[in-house]
Amino acid sequence: MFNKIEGKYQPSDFEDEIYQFWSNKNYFHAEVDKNREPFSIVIPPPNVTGYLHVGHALNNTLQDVIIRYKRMKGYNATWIPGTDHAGIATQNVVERYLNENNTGRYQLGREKFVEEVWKWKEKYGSRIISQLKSLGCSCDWDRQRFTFDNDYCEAVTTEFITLYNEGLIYRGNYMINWCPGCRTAISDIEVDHIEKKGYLWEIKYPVADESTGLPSSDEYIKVATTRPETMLGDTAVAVNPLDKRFRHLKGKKVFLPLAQRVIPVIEDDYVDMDFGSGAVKVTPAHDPNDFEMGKRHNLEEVNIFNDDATLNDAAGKYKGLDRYEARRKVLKDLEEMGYLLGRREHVSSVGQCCRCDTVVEPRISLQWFVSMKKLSVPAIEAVKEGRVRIIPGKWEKIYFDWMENIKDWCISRQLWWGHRIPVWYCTGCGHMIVSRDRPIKCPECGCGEIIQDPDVLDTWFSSCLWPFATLGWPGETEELDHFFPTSVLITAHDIIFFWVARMIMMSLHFKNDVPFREVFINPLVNDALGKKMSKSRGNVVDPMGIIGKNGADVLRFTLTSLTTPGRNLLLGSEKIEGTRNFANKIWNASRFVLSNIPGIENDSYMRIDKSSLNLWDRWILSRLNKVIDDVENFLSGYNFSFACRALQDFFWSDFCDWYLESSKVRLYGAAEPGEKNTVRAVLLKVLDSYLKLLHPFMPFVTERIWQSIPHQGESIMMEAYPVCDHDFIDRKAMRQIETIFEVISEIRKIRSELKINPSDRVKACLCFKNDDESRLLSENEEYLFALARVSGLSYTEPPGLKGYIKTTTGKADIYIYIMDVVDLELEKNRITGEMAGLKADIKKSEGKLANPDFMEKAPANVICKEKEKLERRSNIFRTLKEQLDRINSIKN
RNA sequence: GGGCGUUUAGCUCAGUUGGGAGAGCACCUGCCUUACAAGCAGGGGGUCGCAGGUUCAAGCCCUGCAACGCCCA
Repeated sequence: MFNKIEGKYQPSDFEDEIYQFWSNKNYFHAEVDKNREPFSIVIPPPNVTGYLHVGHALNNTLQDVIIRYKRMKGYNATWIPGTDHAGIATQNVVERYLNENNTGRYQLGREKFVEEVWKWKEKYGSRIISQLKSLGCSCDWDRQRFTFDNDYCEAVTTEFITLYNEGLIYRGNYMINWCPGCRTAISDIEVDHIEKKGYLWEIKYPVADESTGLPSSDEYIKVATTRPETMLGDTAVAVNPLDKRFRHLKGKKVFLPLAQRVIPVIEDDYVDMDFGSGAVKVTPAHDPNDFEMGKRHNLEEVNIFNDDATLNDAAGKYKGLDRYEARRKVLKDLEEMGYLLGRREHVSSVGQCCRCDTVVEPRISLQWFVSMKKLSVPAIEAVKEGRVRIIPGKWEKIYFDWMENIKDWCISRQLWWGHRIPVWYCTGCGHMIVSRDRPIKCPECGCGEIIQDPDVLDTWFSSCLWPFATLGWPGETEELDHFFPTSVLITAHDIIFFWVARMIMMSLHFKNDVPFREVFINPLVNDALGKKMSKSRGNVVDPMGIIGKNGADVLRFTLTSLTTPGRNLLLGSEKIEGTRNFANKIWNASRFVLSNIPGIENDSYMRIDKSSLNLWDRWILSRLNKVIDDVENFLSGYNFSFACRALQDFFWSDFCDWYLESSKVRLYGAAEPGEKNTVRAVLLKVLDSYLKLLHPFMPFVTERIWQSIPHQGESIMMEAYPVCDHDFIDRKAMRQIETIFEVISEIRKIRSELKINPSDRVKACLCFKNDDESRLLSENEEYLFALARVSGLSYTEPPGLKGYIKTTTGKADIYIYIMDVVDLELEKNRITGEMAGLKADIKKSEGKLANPDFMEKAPANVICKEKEKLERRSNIFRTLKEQLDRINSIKN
């Protein structure tokens, strides 16, 4: 597909083309194959009309990393994509659009409105899908599903009817959360509680004269409330039965101002004697607690609100006012009539709709509910027994908390866009029929006029079937057989209750098995300051913008490397920049390797002849295999940031800074042709393995480069993932290279501190106490010439030491000839500074070793280490001291 | 009000079972050394939130406190 790689890393030049290539080859698709081990993921379906935000980018990158990794490991891997019809969200979007065009859903009517939504879906439904493709997602597009596909609707109907027949769905008048903005009921978890400053008003409710029902002269109860307008729906005043202050009012009635009604004083434990005045108004139709109290005391429920939170007929002269206008008017009237006793500032928690932020109105209405207790028990068990593992484990606790206190689920929504409830009513006799299809006539009275329940189902009621409905349920398909339960679900913590928990419950109920074996909870993406991204804050990072500027690989690797087990992930431009530099590094290092491999047509160079490897080769191959092992371990634990770190450190530090630099000595020097070929083979081998190792994280650039190096397969994504070959892990080589690095680093450090010009070569002398190490360095001296810019190395102490600076790594004393080059004062300062640090450490070690308790109780290896540490430091200290003395003697 | 989490370098965060405080970015110094200045080499910088306790030994375990954050009511 590609030949040479260009001089500059320019991801936009090749990313789209590569995705097309994969797609045309159908690499993403997995057929059912009973002979192969399956691995499956279902995508958390994004809203069908949504667009890619950075949270999607993270979530889908992680899924792609895993699915590509498993695919390369040989699993029959499928990643099932799709979209959600997203009831309220989509309806709101379309409605806003209609409103902007001077129409609206009520003007259009239900049927026309739904048509409009479908049009919208046709227009925007593929947007997020193509964005996922830009991100590089290797979804099995042949298996793409939409929660409003015909088959999927069948599944939802089956779900409803089955649960209904099992007695787990019921209909009834209960207190629900009503969103006046969306004009529908919403479930408890769709309500966000926000602390808001407001007032607590004290209102005088006069005690009613028992015979006339009119307010008595001066006796009253002081009632405290944050919502005075709801007094129009009050049907009692409640006090605590233990409250002595109100004992005399037992059985009496009070006069409700403004409404001109008389309501009873009741006694209920619920009332907090210390809150407000100790007496509360009771509004059973508009407060969940009052509703419960109303049930206990058999109170009347007076609903004073319309759907849009304006006041209705029951509110008398306040009819038609919005709830907040009504509040002002009520307060004004109360004040004028002398019923308002006072107000004070008060912070209370107000429920808001999680979609439109409108303050929700608790309200009694006729809705459908799922009874959750029974469904939750096996779902709790499944996680307790580890049949579903939630990672990181701390989220399990959150899951259990919610599941153990689960409330019934209100599933009906007063929307037009959604799965219609499969329930029918006879207009003749009112008989209710639960049925998949429209009944021809009423089985009770034979009447043919039948209407369907107008409500639709909560979106989550359909998406909780996702892991099995996408595979064909309620049919019994071979896909279900092969790919279900799915292997892992990757999602964010904000939908553990909405989605994850409900999938587990429904899957256990309908499939008698878990929906997925593992759940990985990815962090939420915040901006660089740790703030939640939101349009109103203006801090939204657009992933498509990043892809356009830096390429998908860079966005992917950045997000993946920031995926720690924490709750949040902070994304700033400097993080992107860091990865871009890394991608550039890979690109340039690859160019270096390629430019040093003349005319290679096949991969024969990659066959490593072990006997011809030198120390550096053995070392880099050890490191390679070690990093292969690390990545394997990190990925299996979903330790994404560690995997990225291991990948980046290996390439940048080990491969580029050390191996690649060392290879120049052999490639450009007087080495034998055979040795040059060995270096080339190792360079290629390491690059080839590394590209494969990195491919799941940065699929495009790895494919692009891989296509340019000698290879046999068609695509890197279909290659086998590297496996750690323990035979290549050579501990001795690692130790020896470490010794060489120490010497080089020490020389570089001294050079830098003494301000020796980088281009100047310096004469040096190395003295090891140990002959083996001395030999090791002499065998590798050409690398020291190149990497530390020394010349004329010798291995015995220079006679007289005149003109030499002495330093040490602890193992080796190093003499550097600096006659006339250096400022001795600088060197003196360096040495004294270093000695001070060493002295403190030495004292600490000596203290430990002199402590009989330590010597007696600490394990032997700890004591041994401590002794070694002390010895090494003492050596260095001694050398520095000698050097300091000499400098002083020169000066004097 | 209940529960959970966080607190480590200027910033963002690692730190597995207790035993030498780490990385990236930022900063400082010197370098265009024939893959890469989107780079190379080197360097400075931390009472590990506070106060106690357990231990020969605490960033890590225990108790209390404080600040911030999240979830639930």
